[in-house]
This record gives sequence, C-alpha cells and structure tokens, in this order.
Amino acid sequence: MQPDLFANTSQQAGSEHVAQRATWLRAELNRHNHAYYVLDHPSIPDAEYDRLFLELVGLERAHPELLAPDSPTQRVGGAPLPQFEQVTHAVPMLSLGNGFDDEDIVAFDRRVREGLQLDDEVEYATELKFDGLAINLRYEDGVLVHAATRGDGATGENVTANIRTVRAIPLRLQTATPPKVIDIRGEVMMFKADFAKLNARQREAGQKEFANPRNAAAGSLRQLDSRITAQRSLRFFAYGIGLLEGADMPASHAALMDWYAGLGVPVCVERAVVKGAAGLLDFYQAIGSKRNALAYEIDGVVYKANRLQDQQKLGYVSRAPRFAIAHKFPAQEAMTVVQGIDVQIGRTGAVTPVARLAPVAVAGVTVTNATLHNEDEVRRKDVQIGDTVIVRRAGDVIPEIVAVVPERRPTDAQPFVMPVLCPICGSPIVRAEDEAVARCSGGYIKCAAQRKGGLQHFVSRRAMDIEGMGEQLIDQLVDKNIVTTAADLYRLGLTALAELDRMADKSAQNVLSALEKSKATTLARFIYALGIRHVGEATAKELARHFGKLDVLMDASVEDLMEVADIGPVVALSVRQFFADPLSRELVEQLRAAGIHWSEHEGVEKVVKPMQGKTFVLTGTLPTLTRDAAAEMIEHAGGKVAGSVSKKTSYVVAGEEAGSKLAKAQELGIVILDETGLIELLKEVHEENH
DNA sequence: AGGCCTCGAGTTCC
DNA sequence: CTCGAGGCCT
Repeated sequence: MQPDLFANTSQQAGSEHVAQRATWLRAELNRHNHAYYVLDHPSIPDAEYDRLFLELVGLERAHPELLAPDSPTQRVGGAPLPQFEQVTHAVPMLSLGNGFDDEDIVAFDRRVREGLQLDDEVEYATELKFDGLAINLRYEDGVLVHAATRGDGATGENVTANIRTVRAIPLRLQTATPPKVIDIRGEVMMFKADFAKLNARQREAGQKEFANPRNAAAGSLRQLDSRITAQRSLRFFAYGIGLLEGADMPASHAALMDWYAGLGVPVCVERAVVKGAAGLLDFYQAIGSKRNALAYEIDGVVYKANRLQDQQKLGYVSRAPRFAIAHKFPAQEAMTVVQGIDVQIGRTGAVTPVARLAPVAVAGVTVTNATLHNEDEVRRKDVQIGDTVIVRRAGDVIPEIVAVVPERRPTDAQPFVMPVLCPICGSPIVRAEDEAVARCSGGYIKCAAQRKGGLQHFVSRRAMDIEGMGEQLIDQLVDKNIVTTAADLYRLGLTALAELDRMADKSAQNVLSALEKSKATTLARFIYALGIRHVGEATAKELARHFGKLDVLMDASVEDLMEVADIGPVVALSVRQFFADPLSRELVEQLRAAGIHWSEHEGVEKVVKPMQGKTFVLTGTLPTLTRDAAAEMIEHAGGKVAGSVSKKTSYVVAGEEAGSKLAKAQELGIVILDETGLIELLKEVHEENH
C-alpha cells in the first residue's frame, strides 16, 4: 500500500486549491463521523453530511490522484472478494473464564488476591460483555492496515474490506505521534435499533430475517461483497490490546481505554474502576438493572485487574487470563404456549414425549421443541397441552421447560397421555416396573422407527463413520423397504440409489465410496456400531481391548464378560443375549462377508503404558488438535478419557471456551493442562519409558 | 446398603 | 446438557 498518494498533487496545475478543499472535506467528514458514531452526538444534520460527502466523492473522481486510503469515501466498499484469507494473530485472542453467581466472583477475587499476595482490596476495571464479534484491528503508523476476526483465537479471517466500511472505526488514529504498530481489540456489533431496521428491510425485500443482532453482525461481517456490509450500520467498541510497538503500554486498563478514546477509537462509557469483590457485584447489579435500556445487547459484564503489573503477575491459565473473568447474566427465559405433546421413538424403542411449542426466541434462537424426557417428568412439571410455560436454554444450548404458569392454564387444557400403542408400528408400549422409560415392544423387526434409529447409529461418525448417510437418506431407504439391516447398506447400488429423491449420480457415487471407505474399521467401532444395549463407546473399546478378536467375544459367557473392567451382570447379560440371537450372528457374518474388516490381536495386552490408570477430561476447543485426536493420543498412551470431572480425574485438558468442567476442575484442584501441556506430558512420559 | 462415579441414551438448533 | 441407571468402593 502506498502511504502517501498526495505526493504528486503539486504537479497538477491549478489543483492546489482542489487538494486543499479535499483535505478539508475529509477532516470535516471525519469529525462528524466521530461525533456521530463515537461520541454518539450528531454535530450536523444528515442531509448536510451527505452533501459534503458527495462533494468529496466528486472531487476524488475528477482527481483520482487525491484518493487517500483513509478518506471517508473509501468506506463504501469495493468488489467482492473470492473468500477470506486466514490471518494468524501476533498475540493470541483469548477467551475469558465465566462466573455465574456471586460465589464465583468472590472466588475469583480471592484467587486474584492470593495470586498477588495482597490483603488489600484489588483495583478492578469493569466493563460490559458485548454480544457481538471480537475483532483485531491492526494500525501501522496510525493507519488501519488490516482487520481480522477472532477465529479460534490463534487464527482468524481477514475482514479488512468489510471493517473499513464500519464508520465507527477510524481509518486513521487521531494523533500526531501514533505507535509504530498497535493491535486494537474490541467487539463489532449491531445496535438493537439498527437490527430492527435491518430486519424490516429484509422482510420487505422478501429476504431472510436475522435471529438476533449478533447473528446479523456476524452475517454482515462475513459478506464477501463489502458493499453490502457498508449498508449494515455496524458499531464497534474497543476493550483490549494485542501487539504494541513504538509506544509504552499504559499502566492500567482504565488508562488504555482513555488512551483509545483520545485516539478517536470508540470505547463504551459503561465502565468503571472499582475496589474489591463488593465493587464488582455493585457494578453487576447496576448494569443488570439497566440492561434492557442499553442500545445494544450484552450477555454479562467483565472484570479485569486494572493495573498492568497485576495482570502480568497473575498471568494465564489454560488460554484464559487469570486476571479477568466474565460475569454472565442468567440464561434468558421466555414464555410460550405448548401446542401439543408428541412422542418420538428412539433406536432402543424408548418413547420420549416432546413438547411442540409456539415458536419463541430464547437467548438468541427460535425454539419450537423441548424434550420432556419421560412420563414422570411430564407429571412432575405438570405440563399440559395448552399451557403457557417458561422456556430456558439449559447451559445456553438445549431448550428446557422450566415451569408452567398455572394461572394461565386454559379450562380446556389436555393432560399428556402416554400412548398405549406405538404410533409408528402399532406394537404395545410397555414400561418396566422399575424403569422411568417406556418402550415400544416392536423391536427392530416390526418398528421402522427403531430400524431408522439403529441404522443412524450404525453409520454415525463414532461408529462406522459413513459420510453422506444422513437422516433424510435413511428415512427414505427404510420407508421404501430398500434397506432393513445394516448389511443391506453394503448391497446398495447405483440403480437403487437413483430411485431416491434428491439423489443425483454424483451424490450416489459419494455415498457408495463412503460405504466402501467405511469397510476398513476397528473392532471397537464395529462393536459399538452393532448397537448392543448398554454398550456405548467406552464399553465397546474395553470389550475390544479385552477380547481382541470378535469370535472370542461372540462366544464369551456371562462369566467371561464379567471379567472385563466396568462390566457387571446387566451389561454382561445384554452382550450375551445379543450374540446368542441367531439374527445377530447372521448380521455379523453378512457384514464381514461384505468386506468389513479390522485388525485383531491376542486378547488383553500386558504392556504397561505410561498413562495407565490416569483419567483425562477434555473441555473446550483446543487450538490445533481436534477432540478426537487428543483422545486418541491419550488412549494411545494408555490413559482414559472420561466425560465429566470428579475427584478421580487426573488431568483436565482445557481449550477455548471451556465451561463448567474447567470451573469444577479448579474447584477440586485438579491439574489443568492446555494443549501444549498435554503434548509435553505425553512426550515426557514417553521419553522416560525409553 | 448407600454413595459416588461413569457411561449410555436421547435431545435441540444451525 | 441432562437424566437414569449400572458398576464399584466403602
């Protein structure tokens, strides 16, 4: 990029005063932009702004040599990009630990004081946690040179062209002495009012409406055509810093924010410097009570140790700073009406009641269904058809009916009645005395729902991993009686597939090659894929490890099976019964005949592995390893990967956006590793063993 | 027998 | 994520 396009203007005869006028217009427009977007205080009427803007556009068009990269006219956006390129952040963009109640915050404050070995109250900078997208802005010599999304924290996407259209973001910092390089971090978002206007426009144009301001902001920023982004009124607030060269780091977070404000970078006014845990909680209360009145959505507040030296002393734990925490507002709840209660039949025949809800927005998405788990749960919550209920997204993901609003129950409300016959196959629904779950008695043979569930399980990623075999496809194959058992899948040909809806040659070929690819598998996956009751992934792995060969497992007695770790009488009997059934044995033979194969070994391996007996729990997203890859490494070293944290857990491996498991691990004082720590540990022990 | 810990199974939405 | 239930330890 050429920093100075003014260089040759003097050569143009008579253009001196044009250049002066252009410079003046730019300064004037930037000043009004700043007043409007940063100070939130318009300094001239919109029409006047537009007149000045158009005059500048005209001048620049007539004299292209006057064009400067920081001209306000350069915000309008250019031609579409082919795609976004990846950018590696000079300093990683971390996420924050979360606190949900006062206790979490008091504990945070205690950890900070302990970390600083301080008895006095700690000074904190408090601010809002915006519901938008984290962005890194790189300024070199005061000029915005590029912008990137947070991405996974290490690498994001280059969205410079789109960010240039955000009028709240200065293209040039307002200072004569800018730092050589500065990475300014903050949140791009859409104000509630702008979101409402956008959705109104989308609706009129017959286009899809956005679910919430955050999605709208994200969608706008990911536009390949920045001319569209330019029409989307995005906003920006800065709250952090990455790389800084050619200037001293301010001594506190508050000083950093003040510096930003002086540079013309928008910072939110809802911030404070407070003392101690009491100060934090006061701020939380104050913001909570005006949350709905704010022009934008927030999902909590953020506390940071104010002094830079304190921050440095506290450092980081597993990719989250120890000196900061986000205090989240409680999950949002909404009221809606139960329009009906249907039942779903799972692969084991389990009958699950599901509430059909009048669509309602909860914590950012539209909810239409909520599981009621089982009959007892329906009774416990006393949910009836026609009831008004309060819905929440449990853990901010899965919709859950919290309670009914009894005073809103209509007189004609209908209680839920567990059907007597399976709605799919007509077989009786039975419920064992001591079980909470009612089941369709039709089994795999009679009940199409169970066949579908069983096949979906068979093809699933953690089982045979047959790509492209989705729910739609399986539904069709079962409904048209093309496929009954898993073995039938491997008999599919192009002609059979061609008869299905939405299945052209190309996709049919893909399905066939995915089936072919799945034939090379492992014994553990194969056992898991069979869908034996009480045999999930962990048990399948243990069985494969213990018996080594499928034939040995198939002929194992209940006593043999009970020898296996974690297998008691119930699971042993279930496995025995499965393999005693001639139909199961036939299925296994057909699958083997179809070419499914794996490598077998001689029963229990006696080699003692370095991580034998150690239990790991993975949480959050790791920077480079996938969950599966990390689990494989751990298991390779003889360790086990469990799903939840307890005092038996040896290590917790935490990545980005680690949630409750990380909190629990901290509570129990369990060793917490990040990805690098895990790799080091496995490598270390590996070397010791050699 | 009781309590803790895991595992299995089912679920939602994009 | 949640619930239910099996397995194992005390």
